[in-house]
Amino acid sequence: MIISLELDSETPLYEQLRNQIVIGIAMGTLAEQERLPSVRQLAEDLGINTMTVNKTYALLKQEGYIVIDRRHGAKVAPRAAVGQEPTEQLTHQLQLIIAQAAIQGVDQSRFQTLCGQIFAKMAYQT
Amino acid sequence: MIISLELDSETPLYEQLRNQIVIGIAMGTLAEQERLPSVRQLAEDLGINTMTVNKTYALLKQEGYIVIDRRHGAKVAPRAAVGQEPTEQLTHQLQLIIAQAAIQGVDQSRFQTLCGQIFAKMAYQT
Amino acid sequence: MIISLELDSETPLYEQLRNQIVIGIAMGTLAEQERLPSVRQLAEDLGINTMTVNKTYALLKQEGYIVIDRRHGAKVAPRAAVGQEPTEQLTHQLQLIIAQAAIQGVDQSRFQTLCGQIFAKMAYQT
Amino acid sequence: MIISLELDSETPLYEQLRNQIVIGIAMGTLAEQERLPSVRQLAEDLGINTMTVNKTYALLKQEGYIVIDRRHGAKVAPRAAVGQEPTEQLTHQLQLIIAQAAIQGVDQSRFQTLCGQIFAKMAYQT
DNA sequence: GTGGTCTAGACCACT
DNA sequence: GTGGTCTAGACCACA
Repeated sequence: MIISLELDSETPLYEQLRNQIVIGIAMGTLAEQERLPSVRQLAEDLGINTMTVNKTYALLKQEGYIVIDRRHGAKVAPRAAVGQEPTEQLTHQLQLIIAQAAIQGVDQSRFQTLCGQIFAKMAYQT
Repeated sequence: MIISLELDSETPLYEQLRNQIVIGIAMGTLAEQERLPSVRQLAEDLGINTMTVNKTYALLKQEGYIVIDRRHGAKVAPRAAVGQEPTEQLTHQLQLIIAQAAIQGVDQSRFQTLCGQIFAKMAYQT
Repeated sequence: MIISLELDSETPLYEQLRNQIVIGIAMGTLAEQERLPSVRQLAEDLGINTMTVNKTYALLKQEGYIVIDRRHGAKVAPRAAVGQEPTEQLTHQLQLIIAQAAIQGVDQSRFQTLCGQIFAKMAYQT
Repeated sequence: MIISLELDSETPLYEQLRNQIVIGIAMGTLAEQERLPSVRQLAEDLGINTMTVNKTYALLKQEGYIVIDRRHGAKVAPRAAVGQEPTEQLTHQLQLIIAQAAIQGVDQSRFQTLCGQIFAKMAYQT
């Protein structure tokens, strides 16, 4: 799995990393139950500090995306049941994106198509 | 237009403010060409520092959502032509949201429905 | 408020600190809405690193005991409504303590009295 | 006696194991003087390392919950005389739990009732 | 001024 | 080997 960080971005490194791992999980690049690289390993590969990776893992764990097994390190969490209702937070985020899209002149059908294309790349989808 | 800020949120005040204004524009609560309150006025109404509002307006201007006229203050920018292609940035943001939704078990049809409902509230949509 | 840390304890510093602050809140030593010392200040007073205090505050915030206001630092969170049901986690912890007490030969009435005495010191209780 | 370990928990395995055995003793699932399974046996049953079980037994012995006889393995220690005073450590733990309960809005009578319910399940109680 | 982030390097607990 | 904790010291974003 390829991870690229922008060191001069506004988004903190640990958050960029978190986002890329979340996408990786959803796209199946990181399979369910698969082991993530060790904190040290990943830190070295990316050329960043172990603490930063540590924070990322702690965050992902807290959000339920991964589980940390004392014996074997971090693994992708088992997937949730399908058919869940969208979170309120997710709805808010989506509303903001759609607002931006609408103002920028992207019409609804184009937007829905885009959603479809992105969903098609997700392995988590049934 | 009602703006509510969470002082104890992770998102900076200026960004919360920016988001709410963007949504306000998209939903038509702030009409095209309509004048925004003055920096001082808005800061006082919200009980925050003028610097914060200033930063918000500067950001909105830079993003093209408003235009700032020295004589008449800030106005909502004229709307873009419809039929535009989604920005790369927007696509990235959407991808992250969809990834999260997929992992949380929200299926595509539910997601698309939600998009439709949100779009329906946008006045900018043709 | 007096905080004492055991540097050679098994419990991590940030957790000891968290516990003492929680007790401080419950006992009213830290009043509702009261400001906590700044991260730097507290770190200096206790002779520990700012990161450690930072982690404590982040934890307390995540657990809902404090709120962090970007403008004025950390404050004690407004108190919850009374009459809540005990958490499952709390029940588990209590079960373990009672098990230990029972084995050590503390009988129920003595234990209940002790609870009463501790509750009497809590300002949060109505 | 059923023991279930959470591999992805924050609490170390040896501590989870210790806790469950303590509760087992208090509830009478493990009777006074009863033999505990051998280290090797228990480790195999639970699918964990023998070192972990070893550590648990050493801890339980040091705390006085079990006695280890070279010939007969580990046994539940004879019960203490009733009417003992609560340990200082136990009082501290209880104080922390009550503090949390109070902040979360659990009132004293509810808490005392809960204690009663838990005590009712303990066989050690007179 | 505040909290948030990051680094480099160290030590410890757990299995 | 793993993740977790801590330090000392630095810089940045926010208000």
